[in-house]
Amino acid sequence: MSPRSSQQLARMREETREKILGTALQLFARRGFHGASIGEIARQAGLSKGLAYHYFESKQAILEAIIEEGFAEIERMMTVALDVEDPHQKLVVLLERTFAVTEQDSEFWRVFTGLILQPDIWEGFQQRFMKFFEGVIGSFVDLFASLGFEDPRAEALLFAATLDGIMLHFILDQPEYPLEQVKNGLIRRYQKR
Amino acid sequence: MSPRSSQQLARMREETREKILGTALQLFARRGFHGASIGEIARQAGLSKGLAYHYFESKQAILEAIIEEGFAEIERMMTVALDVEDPHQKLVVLLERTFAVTEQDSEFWRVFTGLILQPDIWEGFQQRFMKFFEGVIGSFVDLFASLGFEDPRAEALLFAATLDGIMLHFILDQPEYPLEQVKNGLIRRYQKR
Amino acid sequence: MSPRSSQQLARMREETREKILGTALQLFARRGFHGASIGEIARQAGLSKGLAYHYFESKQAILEAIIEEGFAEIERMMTVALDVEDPHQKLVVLLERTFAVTEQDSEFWRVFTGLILQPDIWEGFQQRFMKFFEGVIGSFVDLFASLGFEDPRAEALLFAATLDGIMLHFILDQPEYPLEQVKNGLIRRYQKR
Amino acid sequence: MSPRSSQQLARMREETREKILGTALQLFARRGFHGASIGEIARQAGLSKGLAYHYFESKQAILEAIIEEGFAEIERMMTVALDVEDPHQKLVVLLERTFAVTEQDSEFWRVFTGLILQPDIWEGFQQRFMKFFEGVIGSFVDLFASLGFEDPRAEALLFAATLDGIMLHFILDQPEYPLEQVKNGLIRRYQKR
DNA sequence: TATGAATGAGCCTTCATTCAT
DNA sequence: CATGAATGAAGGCTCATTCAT
Repeated sequence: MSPRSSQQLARMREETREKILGTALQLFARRGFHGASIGEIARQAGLSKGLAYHYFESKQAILEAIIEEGFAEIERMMTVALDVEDPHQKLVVLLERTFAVTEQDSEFWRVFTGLILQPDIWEGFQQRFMKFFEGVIGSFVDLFASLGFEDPRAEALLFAATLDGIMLHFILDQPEYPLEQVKNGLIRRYQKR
Repeated sequence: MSPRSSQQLARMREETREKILGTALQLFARRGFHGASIGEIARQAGLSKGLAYHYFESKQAILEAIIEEGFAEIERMMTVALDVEDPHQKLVVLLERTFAVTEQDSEFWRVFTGLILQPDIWEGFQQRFMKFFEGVIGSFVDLFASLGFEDPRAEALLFAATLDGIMLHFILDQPEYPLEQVKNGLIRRYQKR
Repeated sequence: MSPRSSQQLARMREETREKILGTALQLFARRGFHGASIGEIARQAGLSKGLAYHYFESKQAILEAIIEEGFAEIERMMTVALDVEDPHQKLVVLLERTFAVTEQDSEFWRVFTGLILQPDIWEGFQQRFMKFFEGVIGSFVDLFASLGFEDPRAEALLFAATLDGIMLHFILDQPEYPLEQVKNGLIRRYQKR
Repeated sequence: MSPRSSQQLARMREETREKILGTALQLFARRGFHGASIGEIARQAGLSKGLAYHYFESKQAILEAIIEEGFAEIERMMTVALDVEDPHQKLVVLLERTFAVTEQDSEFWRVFTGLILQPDIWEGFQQRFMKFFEGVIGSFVDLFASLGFEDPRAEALLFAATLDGIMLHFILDQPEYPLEQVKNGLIRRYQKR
C-alpha cells in the first residue's frame, strides 16, 4: 500500500520476470524453442507453471521478450561506437564492442541464430529487425567508404559475414575459441592499409 | 528369394527413401527438427506414417540419414579442390566449390546449422564430424602457409569464419544475397598480395 | 505455500490416485498389463489421459503402485498370524488369514499371478519380492518342523503349492469355488496327526 | 506333381507350421500374448510376415493352435493313466505323468496359465475346455472315493490345487525347483494310509 | 500473487493385417 | 509358396494452456 511496499513489489516482479527469462534463455539455447517446455522452465526457475503464465501469456511471448531484451542490450552496447569520429578508431571500437557482446551474450546469440534459421518462427520477428540489420550494413558501408575502399559495399558484406562467422564459431567452440587472437588479426588487417 | 524383381524393388525403395528424405529436409529447414512432425513429413511425401517407419526406425534416424547424405555430397564436391597444386589457384577453386555447394544445398545448410546450434541434438553427431572440421581447418592453415602468410593459423580462422558467415547470410537472404559479388571480393582480397 | 487448503488438496490427490489405481487394477485383471490401455483406464476412471500422467509417470509406474499397495495390505493382514505361539493354532490362523486375503483381493492376485508369469514385466519386480517369498517358505519350514514333520522342507513346499493352487482355482472359478470347504479340508488334514 | 513331391510339400508345410507355433510359444511365454508381435515371431522363425499369414489367419489363430496342440499332447500323455486298474497304482502313474508333462511343456503351461488368467482372451476358449477340467476333477473324485476317502470331493479339490500349485512353482523357479522331491513327498503322503 | 489440478490436442512409435507381385 | 511394401488404427506419453481456489 505504501509507496515503499509497492516499489518492493515492482522489484520482486522484475526479479521473477528476469528469472523466467534467464532460465528460458538457457533452455532454449540447449534444446531449441520447440524442444524446451514451459514446465521445465518453470521448475528450473523455481516457480509454478501457473505463475509463469501470469508473467507471460505464452511460450512465444517469452521468446519475444528474450529477443526484445537481447536487442535492447546490444543497441545499448553498440551506441558507444557511433560517437567515435576517426574512422580507424571507429572500426576498432566497433570490433571491440562486437566481440564483447558476442562473449557476454553467447547464449542469446545461440538462440537468436537458431531462431533466424527457422522461417516458421522467425516470420513473426522479421519485420521488427529488418531495419536494424539494414542500418548496420549501411553504417558499415559508410565506414568502409570513409576508409577509402574501392568497393565499400562488397567490403561491408564481407566484414559483416566475417563478424557473424566468428560469432558462430565462438558459440560452437566456446571456451576454446581464440576470440582475442582473431580480433587482433582483424584489427591488423584493416590497419595495414 | 524375392518374388518381385529385386531390381525393381530396390529402385522403388530408393525412390521412396529419397522422397522421405527430401520432404523431411524441407520441413526440418522450415520448422526445425523438433518443430517438424513425422505425420506432416509423411503426408507431404504422400505416404502413410507407418511406411515412413518402415524406411527409418525413428525421426532421429531420418535426420541422421539427411546429414550423412549431405556430407557425402559435400565431400564429393570438395575433393576436386584438393588436386590443384598452385596455392593461388587452389584457393580460387576452393572458393568456387564452396560457393557452389552453398548455393546448391542451402536447405541442407540451414538444417545443419540449426542442428549444430542445438547441443541436445548435436551431441549425437559431434564425434562423427569433429575430424572433418579439424581437417578443413588444417588444410586452410597449410594453404595460407604456402601463400606466405605470417600467421597462417589466424588467417585460416578468419577465412573459415568468413566462409561460414557468408553461408549464413546467403541462407537467410537467399535469392537477394549477392553471392557472386562477395566471392569476387574475396578472390580479389587474396590475389592482391 | 499453497493457496488451496493443503489438506483438501491432499485428500483430492489421494482420491484421484486411488480412483486411477482401482480402475487400473480392474482393467489389468481383465485384459492383462499390455492389453489394458491408459486411455481406457482414464476414460473409465472419469479423467483425462493427461491427468493420469500427472499422477503416475508411466503405465509401468501404475502397475508398480498397485503391486506395492497390494503387498502392503497383505503384509498388514498376515502379521497377525506371526504372534500366535502354539503351532497348531498358528497354522489355523495362517490358513484363515490366507484365505481371507485371497478372497478379499482376488483381483489383485489375478494381476499379480499374471505378472509373475511374464518374465519381461516381472524382471523389474523380481528383486523386490525375492526376500518376501523366501521368508514365507522359511516360516513354513519352521512351522512344520515344530509340528514334528520328518521332512519339514518337503512339507512346506507342498503346503505352499497347495495354497497357491487354491488361490489360482479360486481366482478362476470365483463365486462357485468352495473356498470354505477346501479350507476345512486342509485344517482337518493337519489336525489329524 | 508326383505323389512323392506332394508328400514332401506336406512335410515342409508341417515343418513351417511347427516352426511358427514353436517360436510363437516362446515369445508368448516371454512377453505375453499382447506383448509379442507377429513381426517378431516371423523374424525369429526365419520367415516373412506375409508367409505367417498364409499359415494362420490371425495372431489369435496362432494362439488357438498352440492351445489346441498343447492339449492334444497332454491328453495323449495322460490317457495311459486311465488304463491302470489298481487305485494306488493309478494315482502313482497319474502323478508321474503329470509331472512329466509339467516338466516337458513348461513353456506351454506358462502361456496357458497366463491366458486363463485373462478373462478377455480366455473367454473364447472357455467352453472348449470346460468339459476337460470337469472330467479331470470327476476322475479325481472317483479315484479318491475308491481309495476310501471320507470326503473324496474335498480331497480331489485339494489334490488338484496342489498339482496346479506345483506346476506354477515349477514354471517360476524352473531349474531350481525340486520337482522330483516334491513328487515323492506327494506319493508318500497318499501311500501312508 | 501464486498453486497445481485438469484438459485436449498432438507427437513418436508400434503393430495386426492386406495386397501386389 | 513367398516377399515385403503399405496402411490405419491405436497406444504411450508430452505439453501448452486454462482455471478453481
